[in-house]
Amino acid sequence: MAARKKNSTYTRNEAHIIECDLTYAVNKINGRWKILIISKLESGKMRFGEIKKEFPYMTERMLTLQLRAMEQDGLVKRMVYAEVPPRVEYELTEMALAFGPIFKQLSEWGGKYRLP
Amino acid sequence: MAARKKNSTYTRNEAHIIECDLTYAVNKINGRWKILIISKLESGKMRFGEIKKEFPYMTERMLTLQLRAMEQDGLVKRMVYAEVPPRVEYELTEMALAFGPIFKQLSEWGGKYRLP
DNA sequence: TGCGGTACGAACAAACTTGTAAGTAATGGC
DNA sequence: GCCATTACTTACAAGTTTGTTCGTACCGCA
Repeated sequence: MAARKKNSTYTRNEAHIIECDLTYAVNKINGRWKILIISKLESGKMRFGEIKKEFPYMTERMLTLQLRAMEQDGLVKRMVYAEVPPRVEYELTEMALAFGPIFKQLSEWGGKYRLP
Repeated sequence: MAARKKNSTYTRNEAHIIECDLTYAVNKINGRWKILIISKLESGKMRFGEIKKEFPYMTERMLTLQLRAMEQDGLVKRMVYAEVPPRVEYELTEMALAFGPIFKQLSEWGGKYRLP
């Protein structure tokens, strides 16, 4: 998400991991924020600023980076309107929407097994 | 998984994230290897060395760290037998087994949406 | 006495992710 | 002309995760 990988074992291991369907999927939504962003966008398209307001503790930079990575990965569609001040809207793709039921189950897991 | 958290925003944000059931769950299985370890252990208890053989590209150190963290998190039971040479077996807890169906769905997601 | 087997532990280093702080562009309103 | 607004960008600096290498303990066996 920063300057992109280099060489050596770290990257080689990542390659192994991406060969597995399971870890491939998880790899798409790794990082601290992507999952949260997806769950916010599940209810429909949102502007950059709207998403930002949902996460007061996330920096703008992080949001930008995550959204860019998600766009690259085909998880969100980015729509730029030629207005001033600028307006940009983000919307989940089908691929990202397909995570919906999975996230629901993960949420249930969390509710059930979280410690007091 | 290394020296444990410090202070400041990074940690503070993690706290926010753990408040959410969804990200709490994901946080339990983050990192590069935990998910793979869980899926291997789904078929029953294994010795340290057996698990190791399943992942020729993972270092012993990583395996140790992950298993330790998972034990702390209540995902695996660790059983040490007082023998020489030592024998240690790992087994999933109910909590970890509950990830089974979720992993299956994630796997299906990966199979369906992975790029050529 | 030296060696092999198992499951680690410790010190150090490289790579990646996340956060901080500031600045940019264009335009309409004052 | 000057300012506010929005969605970023850039340079830099923390902080965390992963990987490398070596070393330990214990017992039986040659």
